[in-house]
Amino acid sequence: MSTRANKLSRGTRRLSRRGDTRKLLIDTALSMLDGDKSFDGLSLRELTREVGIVPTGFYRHFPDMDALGLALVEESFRSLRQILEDVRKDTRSAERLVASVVQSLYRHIAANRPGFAFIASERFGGSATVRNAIRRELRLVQTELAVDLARLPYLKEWNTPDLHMIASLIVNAMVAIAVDVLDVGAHDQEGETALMKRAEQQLRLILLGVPHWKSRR
Amino acid sequence: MSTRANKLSRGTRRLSRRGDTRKLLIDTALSMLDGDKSFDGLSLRELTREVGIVPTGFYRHFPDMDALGLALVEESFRSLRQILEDVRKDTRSAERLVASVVQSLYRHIAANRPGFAFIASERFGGSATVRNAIRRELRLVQTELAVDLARLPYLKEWNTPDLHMIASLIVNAMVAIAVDVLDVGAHDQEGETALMKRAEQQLRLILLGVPHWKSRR
DNA sequence: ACAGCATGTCAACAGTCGTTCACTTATTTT
DNA sequence: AAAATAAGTGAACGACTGTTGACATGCTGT
Repeated sequence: MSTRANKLSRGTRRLSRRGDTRKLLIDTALSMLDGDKSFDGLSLRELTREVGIVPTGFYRHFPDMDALGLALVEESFRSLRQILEDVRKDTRSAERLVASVVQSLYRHIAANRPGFAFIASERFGGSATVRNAIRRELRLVQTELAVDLARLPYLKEWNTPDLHMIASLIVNAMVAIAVDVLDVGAHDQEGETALMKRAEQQLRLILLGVPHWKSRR
Repeated sequence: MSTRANKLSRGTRRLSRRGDTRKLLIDTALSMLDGDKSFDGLSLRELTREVGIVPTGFYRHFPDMDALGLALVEESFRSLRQILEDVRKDTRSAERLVASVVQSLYRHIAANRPGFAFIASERFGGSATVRNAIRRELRLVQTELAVDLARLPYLKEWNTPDLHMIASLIVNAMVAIAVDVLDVGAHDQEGETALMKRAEQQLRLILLGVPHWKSRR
């Protein structure tokens, strides 16, 4: 009775957010991970604190932190896939394709910064569950790229292993560029465009070697 | 484990490790980070527990965890530099140079696994201090490579920005390969050699494009 | 209208965390 | 031999951690 706490508020949501909380947990986690924290340095309690629910409320949406990690991977890759889809629709020549893919990459990084940061930083770090999930998705992306490459006039007679080799080279180069873009930060407009230009040059350099490739065996 | 409390041991070193403890802290930390843990998920207490000293003993060697992080970076890069030095001594032709650098890379990864794992996983993750230190070192490596490349007959008339562009492409590709090697694990001998072969192909593909490069401007 | 389910709250638990302080002891320097 | 320093110990602190259980409430479909 004498407690300041409002008895009536017991067991009451401060707001009825009906079903949004799961998404909110995901987004908040991503935004917290964007800064100086890694996934296994992120505690359940600070996450729920930030979201505005009580610690135990977390378990209404995920069985444990690992499950959240997997959700983060899924969410983050949704937009990365979008890039490939965009590029795939672009049926112009390979030369223009290079510029196109770089531009698309740039746009998606800007639009989905936390997701990319998450993929980049957890790709080799922390939780085994998360790491493996990311690796699996990335391998999938790489395979899709290999299939796409097979349709280019350049690469008609290339065999499958060689296609995968070049696909992995390209994917890795683009991922590296993406993380570089991420940490020059949103403020440095000039630095960003310089990086994208470098990305374009690197891609072009790779494609330049392609016609002269002779597979051994 | 060896936590049998010994009354006599109060205030006594179990062994007089005179000055080795600092190194032991570094090595132990690296080995713990090799597995499923990230740097900011590593606690001071579990580290000292593993090393076999009491938590407070840590402060005799480092002011805080950040300082340890920097020491880890330094230690890890010592062996990475070794690779470049090895390659630099190798004055054979570029074609043989590719095989040489890949072999050297392979040997050093095997010999210094935890160090490479640390660089890879903390490059984009966790602590800002550590991340920046790694980035700085890596940029240095890249610059050195650019200088070395300038001496190749291929690249005599290339300008500096282009050299840096190709250097970053190569460094990133090799780093990516290194991490792939790291997580196929030491058991999968077959997988490892396959990866190194792919690394060699990718390097060769890049160099194949070089003679046809025309810098714009 | 009412039952059921999804989503929230609160209290409590046993651990772990980083850090301080005062201490002991071994080695090195003087 | 004495003094100084380096490197260890143990106790204690307050804060934070993940997880349990029992309870409350609102939304939805019958």
